[in-house]
Amino acid sequence: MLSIGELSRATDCKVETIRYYEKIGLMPEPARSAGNQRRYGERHRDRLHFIRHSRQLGFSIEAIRELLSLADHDHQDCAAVDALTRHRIRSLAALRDELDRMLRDCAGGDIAHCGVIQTLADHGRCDSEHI
Amino acid sequence: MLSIGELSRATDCKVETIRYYEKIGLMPEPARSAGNQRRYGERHRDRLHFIRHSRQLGFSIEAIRELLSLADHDHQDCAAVDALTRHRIRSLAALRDELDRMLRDCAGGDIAHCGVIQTLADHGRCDSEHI
DNA sequence: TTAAATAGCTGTAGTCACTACAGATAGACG
DNA sequence: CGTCTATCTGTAGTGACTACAGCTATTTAA
Repeated sequence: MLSIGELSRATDCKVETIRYYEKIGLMPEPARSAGNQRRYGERHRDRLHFIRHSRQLGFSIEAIRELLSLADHDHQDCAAVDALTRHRIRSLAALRDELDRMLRDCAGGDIAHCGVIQTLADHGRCDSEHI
Repeated sequence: MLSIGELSRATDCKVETIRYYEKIGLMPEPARSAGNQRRYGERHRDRLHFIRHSRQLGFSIEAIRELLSLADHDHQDCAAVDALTRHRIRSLAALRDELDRMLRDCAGGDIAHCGVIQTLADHGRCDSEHI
């Protein structure tokens, strides 16, 4: 059984954030010690890993709620997970490509000729809708 | 001279957001009509384009403040702009690659064998630090 | 020209996903 | 046993908006 601090260290997630996830119903309420402190098991740790990893990949809490409910019913097919993730990839790829293009344009040196500044200033040169 | 609504349509930025940028000092205070309504010129429109474009690329307000101050002093070199943008690209590229890898792993079908779910659940399989 | 409709004004409060803090209690260690 | 660190609850603050209330300005149609 892990205390909240141990779980925090195990998942690299702040204690306050763990309590926040519990409050919004993303993490289930754990058992309590005699003195009312939270005590977690392996399932809690796995679920929190899942949540933190998903957050680091830019999924919203609501998207994670959906992913978790899919993971809970593992007899369903993963078309929904696939759709969510592909959507996320499309956004990020567009963003990355735009930034790449900007940097390629920037030859360095005088900022008056800096492609990055030019691109940021001039919406017309942008070919994607990014995020 | 543009009203705030016209500027909003020209830059695809909500009226409230324009007033918010003014309040936090990211946009300069514009001229006012006899009846106290905001009136904008080309310079305002260009600056707002710059800001919105930068936001869409994921720069924070503070990063944009820095970019703008660099753009205002165009005799300096663009090493700082370059550094900010390269940093942003690195984050996004890592994120994109991670998601790509996850989707490649996902062969479709039963969620119990879905690579996406596996990866999200298992931090150990992740080789980048993403964002 | 005037009435109605639309746009704009200020200021405050709400959103999301945390993060920080205050003041009290629990548990570990010498 | 005392002290120190961890945890408890609840509230308030953050960034980057977004929405709303209650009022005034401007535009358009009759």
